[in-house]
Amino acid sequence: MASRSGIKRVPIKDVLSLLSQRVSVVAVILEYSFPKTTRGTDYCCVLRIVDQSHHETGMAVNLFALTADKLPHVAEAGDVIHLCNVSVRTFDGEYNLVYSKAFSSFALYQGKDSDDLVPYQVSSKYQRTNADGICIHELRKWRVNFQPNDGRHEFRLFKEIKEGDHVNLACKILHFGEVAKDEWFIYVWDGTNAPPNTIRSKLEDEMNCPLPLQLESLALPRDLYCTFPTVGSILRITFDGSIDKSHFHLLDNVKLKWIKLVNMRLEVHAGLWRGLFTPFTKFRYTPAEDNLILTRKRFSDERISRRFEINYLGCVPVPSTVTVVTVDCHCAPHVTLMEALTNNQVTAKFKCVVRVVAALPCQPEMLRSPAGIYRMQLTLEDATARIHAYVFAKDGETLFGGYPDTDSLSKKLNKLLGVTEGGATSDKRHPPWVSVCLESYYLNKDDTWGTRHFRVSSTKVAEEA
DNA sequence: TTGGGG
Repeated sequence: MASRSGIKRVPIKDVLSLLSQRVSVVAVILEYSFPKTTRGTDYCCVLRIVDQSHHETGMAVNLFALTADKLPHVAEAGDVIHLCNVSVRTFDGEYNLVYSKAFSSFALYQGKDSDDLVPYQVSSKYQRTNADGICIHELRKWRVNFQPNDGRHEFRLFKEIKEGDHVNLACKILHFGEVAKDEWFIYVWDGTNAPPNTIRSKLEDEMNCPLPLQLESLALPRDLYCTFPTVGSILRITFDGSIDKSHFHLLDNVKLKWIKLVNMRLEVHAGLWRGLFTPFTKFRYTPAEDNLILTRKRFSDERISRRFEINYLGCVPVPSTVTVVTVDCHCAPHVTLMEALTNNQVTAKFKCVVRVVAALPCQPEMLRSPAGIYRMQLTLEDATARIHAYVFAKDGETLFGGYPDTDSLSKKLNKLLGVTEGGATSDKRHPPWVSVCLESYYLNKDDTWGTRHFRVSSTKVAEEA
């Protein structure tokens, strides 16, 4: 069907026989990326589109514009795009479409089936015929029953991730925002526990360069934290420098939704998992009734609702025999660190299974003050959070079995921290999962929540067998 | 021109 411009609107499959020609298409956006800078003069964003004629892998579309603002602001994957006067090219044996800022135009429409034909974004020069409108209606009707073919994609659970991976994730967007100046994070969750990491830092550096409690330079406010799930890992995703920030507000459209992200990079930073949104990362169309999403939702709902029934599906790992908690902690509830952090009582007592990832001080002869009183700071983590917890006086006596000699104290500390050789100078350790009794307290009764801290009590490092 | 897979 020729439009007023004389450019023919074609089904995507016909593009495969129109190399070097210009065409128009009406298509569903299967995947889209955020705008990124290019090695040329423009910004670029990449879409993958499908229609009734070509919906297995879809077709890539590269759009270029002088400013990121002129590129499509896709509200959600699955929306409809009308691309006019785009060029047909091939690369590596695959056909794709190229949008030129000089002569192409586009309009974006909601993907959901409705009579509304008001585009939510139009480029300059965009025109639509009645026949184009009918085509949009037909495409929306087709989309109602369209399930993208994910055959080529494996969507990894957080419990299956590995460092350095490029992965596809199917997860819930918990929150998005600029947590500090130029520090943008997406918080995602799928209900499973990400694997624990090797800690690659020197204990003796803990004073000057401590292991951080979170990737953000500022901790999130407590009221936001308290809205997060308390079982399963919350993965922080940050952005590669070449991603343009001007479209970030579009993430509000997927807040609290389960979505599919493809080609996310996974890194470990200070022993903490970090997702990196790279120029290759894309949002993928995720229908509400998507089978994978329904399965994941069911699993995570069940994990939360049956949390206190039993240690359901490994919410808490099996602890080693490195520590034992003493009888006065036996009645304390078994919780994750997120549950301890978000508990509505300022002062409370918990039993947790954690890893001791750092200690300050770490030299055995320094664990007590000149007056002989234990005082040290431990950094504890589980799959849900990392916190500081203090060991004071009598709690230190319990933990280390009184006042053992330096050699024996050093052995106990190394066991707790998973140091196998080199002591404080080793730059690699594998802390074991250990049971601890955790008590929360406050320093100032006028600001109980603001001065809330944790201490390790009623916990003992087991004697050598 | 740029990018396309990752």
